Amino acid sequence: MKFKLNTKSEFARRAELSFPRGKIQTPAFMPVGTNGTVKGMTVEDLKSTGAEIILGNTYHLMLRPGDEAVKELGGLHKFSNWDRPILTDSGGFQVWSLGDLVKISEEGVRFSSPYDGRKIFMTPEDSIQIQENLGSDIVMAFDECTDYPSTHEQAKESMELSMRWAKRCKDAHKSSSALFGIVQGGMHEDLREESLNKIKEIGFDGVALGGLSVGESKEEKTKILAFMADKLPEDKPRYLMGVGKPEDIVEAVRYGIDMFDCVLPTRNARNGQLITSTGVVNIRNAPYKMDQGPIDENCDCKVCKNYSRAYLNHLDRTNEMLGSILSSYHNIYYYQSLMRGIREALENNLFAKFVKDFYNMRGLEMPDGPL
RNA sequence: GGAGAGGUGGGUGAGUGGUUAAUACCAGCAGACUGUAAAUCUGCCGCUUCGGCUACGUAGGUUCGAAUCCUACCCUCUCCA
Repeated sequence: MKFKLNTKSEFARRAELSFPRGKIQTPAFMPVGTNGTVKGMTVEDLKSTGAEIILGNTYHLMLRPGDEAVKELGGLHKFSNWDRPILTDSGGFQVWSLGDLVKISEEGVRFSSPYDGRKIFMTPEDSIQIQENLGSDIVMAFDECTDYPSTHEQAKESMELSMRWAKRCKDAHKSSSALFGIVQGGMHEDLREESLNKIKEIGFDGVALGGLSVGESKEEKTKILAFMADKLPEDKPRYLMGVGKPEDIVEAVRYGIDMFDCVLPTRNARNGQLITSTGVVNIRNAPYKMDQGPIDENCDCKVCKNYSRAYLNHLDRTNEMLGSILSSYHNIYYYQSLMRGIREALENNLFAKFVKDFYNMRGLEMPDGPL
């Protein structure tokens, strides 16, 4: 992977990542395709939104159909027909989200398959191997996503385990794919700094911030982003894992983040929430039943051009799958156009104006911070 | 005409003397969702000036107390002629 920094605002950056499978313009949003599919979207649709990279997940694909099976079928790209870069999450997040179903030890993680109950033990080395079997372009280190809230001591212990695992991931990683390390440390600045230094010392192709947007307040998250902003490596991509809402993304870009992923645009689409330039629209609500307007007046996606709010309201109420499909398309399209807007603004030295307009259109006050 | 079954809140449908303004599901009204155990989950869902009031086909009755028991009537469905 090659990293090329294009322009820069105070912290916000416009850059380009090059992979054998294609380029990624950053700041970038990566739709989440956990099971080898961005739910409700064909590869053709996905590409037409402008998505240049998507996620896949170690945990899910290892269980079904199995990473060996995917490998035998020609890798995740061929299997899913997505020929652009794929970032695979390591399964670290599942260690956290599956909670009591997972038992953690120094060596690795034990859990039972929810499908057939078989006991599985996964080490950091296994996670790397699985991601390579999938044919990942960006492999993520296997980490433990620190719980929120957590005491300094708990966060320290968790972070140190993640750092030992990070070293093992680095040692186990042999392929030409990119490998990203993940900074943990909870809401504790000293631990975040220590973790970042450790990740820098081990040496990764990119730096991810993990353990954010797990229940903390907006202020706490901003505090960590602000604290990290001038310490993150200049010459490597920075990835804020699992974030977020449009306003979270815009804010994080201000603090120098290059890459994002989040299930929100697709999950919320399936749950009837459409994301627009002026805020969210709960399309299943009564006022939209007879609303002939588009989802978003300012959107030029095919859904906004061809379908009314009334129709999407009807599809949602009747639980028709097309509702999920069209809503997902719009939401992903919105995220991609948001990122395009950010990139263009950075290129043209209009980032400060872009951010102001972004908050104005939503009727929100713009938070203080770098521009 | 005869025999049987049944009528419960917007719908379907539990409940067969008291803790029942009445289970559950659906519909309806809102809300949540951030490296996807999620096409999921949560709350509200008779009226009210918050003291109460009105409710289980209708009208009476029994009882301290009835959606639940009795009587009459009305209506619906099934089967037989």
